[in-house]
Amino acid sequence: MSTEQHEERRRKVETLRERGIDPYPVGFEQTAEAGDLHARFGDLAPETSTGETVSVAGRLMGKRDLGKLSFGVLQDRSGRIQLFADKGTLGDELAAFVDLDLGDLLGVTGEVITTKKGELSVRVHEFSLLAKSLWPLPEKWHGLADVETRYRQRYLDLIANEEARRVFGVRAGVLRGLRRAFEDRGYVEVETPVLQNQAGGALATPFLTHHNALDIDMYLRIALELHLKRLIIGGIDKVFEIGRVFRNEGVSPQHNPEFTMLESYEAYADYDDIMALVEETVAGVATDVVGSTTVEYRGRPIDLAPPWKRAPFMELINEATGREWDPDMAVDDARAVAAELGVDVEVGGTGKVLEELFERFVEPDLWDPTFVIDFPKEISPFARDHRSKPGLVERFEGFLAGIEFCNAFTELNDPEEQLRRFEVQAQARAQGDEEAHVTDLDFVEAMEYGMPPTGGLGIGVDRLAMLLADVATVREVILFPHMRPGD
RNA sequence: GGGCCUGUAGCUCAAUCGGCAGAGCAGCGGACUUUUAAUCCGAAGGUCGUGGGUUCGAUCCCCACCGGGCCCA
Repeated sequence: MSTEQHEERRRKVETLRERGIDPYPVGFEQTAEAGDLHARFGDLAPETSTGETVSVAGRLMGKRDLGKLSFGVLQDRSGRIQLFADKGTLGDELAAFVDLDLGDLLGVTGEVITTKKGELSVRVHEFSLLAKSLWPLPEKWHGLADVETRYRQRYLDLIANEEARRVFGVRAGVLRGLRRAFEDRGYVEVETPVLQNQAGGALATPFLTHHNALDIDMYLRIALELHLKRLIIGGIDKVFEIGRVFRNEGVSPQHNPEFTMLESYEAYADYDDIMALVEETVAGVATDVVGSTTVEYRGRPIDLAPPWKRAPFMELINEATGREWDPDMAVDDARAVAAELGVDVEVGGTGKVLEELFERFVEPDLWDPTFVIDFPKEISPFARDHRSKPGLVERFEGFLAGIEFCNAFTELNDPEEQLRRFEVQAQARAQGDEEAHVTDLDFVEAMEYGMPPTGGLGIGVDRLAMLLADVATVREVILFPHMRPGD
């Protein structure tokens, strides 16, 4: 692809080379960033000369030529600083400055001054092209708006849109805050395999790939769960991993085929301990990233200060549907009543029906931070039987603004029960539920050596970032979201 | 998978109930030593997503396909 402006800039590159100037030189000694300069010299009177010489580097984002004087706008990672280039200082070199194009990367050395209007600037004494840009930038005022281009050419989004830089700053802050919170509690960070012989630890469809040398099919992981529990068995009593998982399902405002999970396991803890950990951690991350435990999402406030509401799964469904449900009721009865409510469920048992009802009637209204507790056993093959409620397990999911962002259990550690759970899953699979779990006998064997009672947690990092960044889709917090191949 | 919306200059967007496709920004030429989306003058820039069809004539109507978005399953 080529255009007039592209040709024009390529000609400039040739001209520079003919004059012995490398349009792509090595390095530059940067001594200051735009943000530092504004912080240090923010309050100077107009027409101040500081006597301070700095070297700044960045991308030329604006230029206003006034004959024997030219103003530039240099953008670096910390912000923007005005460049003041005048004939009196630069002489004939001013022409070369004026000849620069928007988008060019520059290194500039000069004195920190303020202009007649009081704008903090670097008076250009020397400048050099650090890399020529051959394409025109997106429009300077409206930025880059086309969603498809923003995702496919994320670098343009980041160059042109302050908002994009803010959002990914929030995401980085979420990752940093989570990692620090777990490290501060004595958790050990580990890395476990992405390529697996069977994909387990969650109810989801995996991606299939192939190992050529071994000539075997392999799966990309759908969860971190089963490896981390093996480490709990191995005596790493507090362990966590932040890693990419892959689920072979549709894309939506809340789903990307690959996304980032944080999973943590703590020996001798239970799900009540984990709830306390989650509410404290999320409130702490929000304070770090947004500066407050009250955040705004889509125009509505959310108060993240602990303690959060605890609401039993079965009670929520009973309230929302106006019926009395029981996790041990016959599946045909459950399906029939659900059908009356407009929810048709054709696979799985009563637990599956309850899950569908929950997603349909309860989830969207869970705006304030809420732990939904005590889920049906059938849809929770790795959670321990509830200590007092039959048919249920000690599991909770955390919700904010109607979005599920975490899932946790008092972990099942009885190997015989684990085997029975796998057998139930195998039956469901045989009956056509493709998301039912495959039996993992190696994991059962590990558990037979003795797994301590454990509290486990999974956090959807992308969703938490989305909530704290106040954006509507998960694609906005994933730098390169999944896209069909373009042309 | 179904429904609705969408694709026009490098970017942001118009318009055409079927009759030579328009603006701002960016770029090019010119003026300007204090601009802040600088301003002023001038000349350019388009396979209207792709391929078919209808028509004297299609960017517009019809069909298929490709990409994107939203809602639903």
